[in-house]
Amino acid sequence: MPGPRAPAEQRREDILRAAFAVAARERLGGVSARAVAAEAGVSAGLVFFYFASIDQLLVALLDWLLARTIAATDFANRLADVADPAARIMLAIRRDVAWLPKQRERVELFFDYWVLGTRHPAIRRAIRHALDQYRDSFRPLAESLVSSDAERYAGMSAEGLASVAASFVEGCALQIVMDPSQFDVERSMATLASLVRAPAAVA
Amino acid sequence: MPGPRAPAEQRREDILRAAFAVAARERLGGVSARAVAAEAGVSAGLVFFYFASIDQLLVALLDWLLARTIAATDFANRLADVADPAARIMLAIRRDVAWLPKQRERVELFFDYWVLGTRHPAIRRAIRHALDQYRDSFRPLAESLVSSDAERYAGMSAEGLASVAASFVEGCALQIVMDPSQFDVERSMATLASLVRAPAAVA
DNA sequence: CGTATTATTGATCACGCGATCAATAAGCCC
DNA sequence: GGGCTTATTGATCGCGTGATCAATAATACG
Repeated sequence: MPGPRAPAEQRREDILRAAFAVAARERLGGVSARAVAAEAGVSAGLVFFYFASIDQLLVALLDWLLARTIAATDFANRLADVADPAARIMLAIRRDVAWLPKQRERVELFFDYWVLGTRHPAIRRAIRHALDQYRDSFRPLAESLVSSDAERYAGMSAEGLASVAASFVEGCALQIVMDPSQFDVERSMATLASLVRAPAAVA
Repeated sequence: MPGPRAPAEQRREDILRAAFAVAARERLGGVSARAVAAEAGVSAGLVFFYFASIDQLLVALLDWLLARTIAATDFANRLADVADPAARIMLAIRRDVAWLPKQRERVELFFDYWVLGTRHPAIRRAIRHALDQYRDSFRPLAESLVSSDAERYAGMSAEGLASVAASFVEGCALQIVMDPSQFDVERSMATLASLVRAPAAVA
């Protein structure tokens, strides 16, 4: 006794949205075929009509998420308007760190996926690619900084700097998800600015 | 038809060791009562004789792990022999980051627990406490650095510096666990040293 | 030596999971 | 309108899980 049909290509999106709703509420562990189906208001069987397996659903959801978070940020031409290379990279870091608390839900999910990825090659690939992409988004900034003052930044490679910047932001993400009350964006950024003696990039 | 008995207080430790072996091999998701029992060479029922539930087994395993990793490092008097405050904190960071790749197995498990903690209050408390403890292990170093040159480090608090140091190390942990081949300890440390213009602390 | 205690077993229960599939209603084309 | 395709349903299977428990062997004790 089938129910009403949805407009073409709508159901797949419906199911993904439902999967996200469930994941946002109960984390990845709560994403089961039945839970997603209930959330979407469809039968459990339909989930397997659109996705070959739950694993593939999860991969599709990850892509769905990435397309709406990482890719949503315009990494290519980030902050092209700020002249000073040091200020530019500091501003990029500040922007990302300040963004984290607002997206805590998604950051949490991202970590869930990362754990899941240790058992699921396809997910591991997707996560690695996203992290690599994120690290590499700092490379243009890092390169212009290193080349702006070769003497000051002797012994520092653009790759290394990009990696360090990514490490810092990802470490902040960890602290924020774990215990938001203990993390102060402004304090961390002020400390970082003082550390590297860069012009303190203000909001 | 019971089997041979173990010497007093031995079984509990046996089961914890078996749980660690399973977790090291299959991650936290693979830690089931049956898997642990098989690894320990005992029956499934015995696990519930020593641990009221699997959750409590996991909490006990986390304590077991923490007692053998974080607590094993002597945070209190770390690097007291190095005179210069900047070199001292750099050396502390280097030591921790260099330690990560060797303990990848445990670091991975720690992240598993961290994710699990978002759903399990007791585990969350334990993890938070461990992370707070880790961050605070930098405080004495941070304080002596800040007070060593008030002018140079103006606007920087010891709390902020400790938090930034912890963020950096934890971010490195994330990159190492995710993709060890992409992470170069020496490169990151050299970059960090160049960034803060501290004396490059060598091994 | 016999008896009470306790550690250990393995069968068993209920549950939720992923996945399959025949039945069936909705939409489409002629 | 009739028939063909396809989206949708819900019952169902097998599996692994956490947990329970009566039965039982090992030990300690009087």
